[in-house]
Amino acid sequence: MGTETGLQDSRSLYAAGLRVTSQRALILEIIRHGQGHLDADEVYRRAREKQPRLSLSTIYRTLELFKKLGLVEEVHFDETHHHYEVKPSAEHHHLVCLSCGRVIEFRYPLSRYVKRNVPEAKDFEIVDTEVRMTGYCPECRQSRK
Amino acid sequence: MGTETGLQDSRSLYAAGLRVTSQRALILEIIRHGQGHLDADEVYRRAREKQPRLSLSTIYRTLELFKKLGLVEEVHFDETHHHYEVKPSAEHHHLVCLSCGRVIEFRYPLSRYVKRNVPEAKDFEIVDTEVRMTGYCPECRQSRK
DNA sequence: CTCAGTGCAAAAGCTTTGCATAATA
DNA sequence: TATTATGCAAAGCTTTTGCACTGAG
Repeated sequence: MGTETGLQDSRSLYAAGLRVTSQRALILEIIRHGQGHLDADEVYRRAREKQPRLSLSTIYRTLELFKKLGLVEEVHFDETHHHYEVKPSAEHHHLVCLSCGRVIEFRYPLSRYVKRNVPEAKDFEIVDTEVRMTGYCPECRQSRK
Repeated sequence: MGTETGLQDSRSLYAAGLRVTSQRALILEIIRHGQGHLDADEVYRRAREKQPRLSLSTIYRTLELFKKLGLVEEVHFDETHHHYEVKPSAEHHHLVCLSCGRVIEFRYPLSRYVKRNVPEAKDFEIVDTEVRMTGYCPECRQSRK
């Protein structure tokens, strides 16, 4: 769980010819360990604990880069921020609780299902699927009664 | 397709005790006729054609109000803007073409399907579902070959 | 040594808010 | 007439950009 994980990550990633910098390694490490869904500012705050001089613009530029490389995925939870997570191999989606804000992930090949069952999607080449269901998680349903 | 539609809309809607103003009627009319998916600025531009003095803040405040009333729904197509559409009775979702930007709607009770088939969703009370699949529409797939 | 990447500060969106004025009920 | 809603302008946030400096390769 140390810093070396970041280094290892970067080693595998930057074969592309891009430079390995401590900032990039750190940012990727943070997203990896970040238990899911961090927005840019949260990544920034965590990153500064280790590298106080690191700037927000670097966060944004790096996130953008990671997206292009397909390493990280942008998710739209609420209306205002973007959230980022490491790109998962299996398709998965999110249930967001309106009461406690908790985010529950579930794996499911919904795009395949849609492509099979929805006429409009038959001839559509699906590249990416984002499903976000909002409502109330079991715990909060309980306390709402 | 005239302005009277807006008036009619508002009549049914504002039983709640809110005031009927020409701005609200117009904005709702625009979203209704707006063939789907307008962002705040687009609503603004169209609204000004009829009421040049209407302001952007009114747009935002009204959109917010309509959301609260459940009249209009906010959809997240791209990373930066919010889009709005009149709340549809039947659940429906979107396919967004990365090439031409076209938005294809399809009706499908995906939330029901998910609730039935995804264990994590079993005890989750789903209030709202937003599915956004990006990729390439049939036309653009053709021209990409 | 070179060029990609970074930090800093400033700019650029989009959205929200405060306050005086206008309009609805 | 009593409020609610609007317009305008200013502020607030998140995100992007320019430029000189730093550091990886």
